[in-house]
Amino acid sequence: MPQAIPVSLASIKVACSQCSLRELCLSEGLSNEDLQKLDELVGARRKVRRGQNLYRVGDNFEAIYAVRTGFFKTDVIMEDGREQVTGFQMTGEILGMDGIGTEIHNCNAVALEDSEVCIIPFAQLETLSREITTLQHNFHKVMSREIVRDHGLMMLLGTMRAEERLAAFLLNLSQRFTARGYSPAEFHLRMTREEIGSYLGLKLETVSRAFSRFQEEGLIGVQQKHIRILDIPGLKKILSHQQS
Amino acid sequence: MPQAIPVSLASIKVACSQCSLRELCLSEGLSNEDLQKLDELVGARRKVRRGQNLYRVGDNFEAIYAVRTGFFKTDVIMEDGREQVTGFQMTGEILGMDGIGTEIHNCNAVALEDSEVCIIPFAQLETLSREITTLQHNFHKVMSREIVRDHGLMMLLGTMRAEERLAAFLLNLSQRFTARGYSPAEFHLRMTREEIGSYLGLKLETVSRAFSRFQEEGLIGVQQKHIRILDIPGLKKILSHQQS
DNA sequence: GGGGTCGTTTGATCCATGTCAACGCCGCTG
DNA sequence: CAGCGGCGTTGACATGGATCAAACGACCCC
Repeated sequence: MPQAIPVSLASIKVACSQCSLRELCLSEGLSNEDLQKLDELVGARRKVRRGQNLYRVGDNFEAIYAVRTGFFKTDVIMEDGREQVTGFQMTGEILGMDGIGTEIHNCNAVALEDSEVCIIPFAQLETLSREITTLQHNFHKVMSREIVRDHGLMMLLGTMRAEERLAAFLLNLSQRFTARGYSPAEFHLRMTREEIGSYLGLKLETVSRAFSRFQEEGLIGVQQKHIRILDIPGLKKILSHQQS
Repeated sequence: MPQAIPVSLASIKVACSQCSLRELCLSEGLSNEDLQKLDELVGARRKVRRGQNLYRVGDNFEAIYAVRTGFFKTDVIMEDGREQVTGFQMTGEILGMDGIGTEIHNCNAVALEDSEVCIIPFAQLETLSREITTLQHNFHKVMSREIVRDHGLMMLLGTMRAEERLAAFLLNLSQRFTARGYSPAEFHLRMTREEIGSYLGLKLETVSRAFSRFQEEGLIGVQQKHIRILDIPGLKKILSHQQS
């Protein structure tokens, strides 16, 4: 491993060009030269403590954010207080694209653990992506994937039964942790049962019962927020409705 | 009504610059010069007959489409056959953005009546939007609005009761028809009860019963697919959970 | 170490929506 | 005009998940 040059260490830490999340983020496939331009754009970072909002409904939209470390949820809230969690974002994922259309954020983003994001000023991103074709295309892909992800969640909310929803949720988390180099079989949930329930369109009691059932059936081990997945094929079978 | 100039009539019909949907589509706010460039890009149109697919899951992604006339649904289908309708698209709305991320379409688009779309080759759209800032921004807005729309649907699917869902659906249709210069109070549904149900995460019988209930309560008039909205505030009240 | 709080688990019961079934309406076709 | 098929409506009943309630466990602060 090459030696760090002391004087530039701070800037290295910030740079996209040095970021371990490159292949997950906007910088995939960029030349070194273009990476450097992106580095300039993504200068600032921001720490968000557990429980704090990165942004709220109604905030002016100025930037999108890449999760550098930590874990977020996004949600929308109805006048009568009902909450729908629309997503959980982990390292390397992009937040804030909801604000582009109206110039105002349309959902809330809350850190579920102490986190840090890269701030990507949106006007400048548009400018730079007029210059760098690959960056432009990467950004379009990120938005498109968000749409496809949302369609998957609609399928889940519209047609799946409680245990199918939870199985899909666990398999999705497992796969995303794997993609980040963590264990596919063992992880800590950063969110409460209630937040999982809101995301899946279920009440927290139903989520809890489904966890217990999966544990009884030997599919997973549960201890509070610590999850151990014991039988991935078994979970997949539940999803494909082979059960019963 | 001005007389048409025979020789150029066909080309006039095709052009974005002459299109009555400008303010709904990608061309909003473009200069005449830029509109002309967009016209060149959007040369081809395509007719899709009722029941036919505009594209299917797995088709190569090459273009997005603007609905010129007609009415579409998009859906995703699970291996076991369960269908989730992810949206209904009417005049001026954009279809196909699900394909950008993977270069392959991730949902099906089906015409619910004889329809016509403008074909917007995506690679060329990216090229042109590097040149025309406003076009670039319009496209980003369209994608962002799609994401926000999806979040609204998640809220509906995750937290609302059957009658709330149907009220939201009717109000949304009414508003979109209004924006297109049609009556806000009277319209024909192009989709079956089953398709409405799939979209709203309900069974067709539940949709039918909710329609009947609304009719009994004097909120709407229903005759098959013909809907007359009689009490918009009443429907809004159901949405805001004032009922019971 | 004790007490409080928050999150979770589990049980008992209820209810909204799903399921199953019959029938009716409408438009199409022969 | 008759018959047929697709779609919609309505009723009776079943059930998955919600609701209400109690107790437990982990963690934090004093």
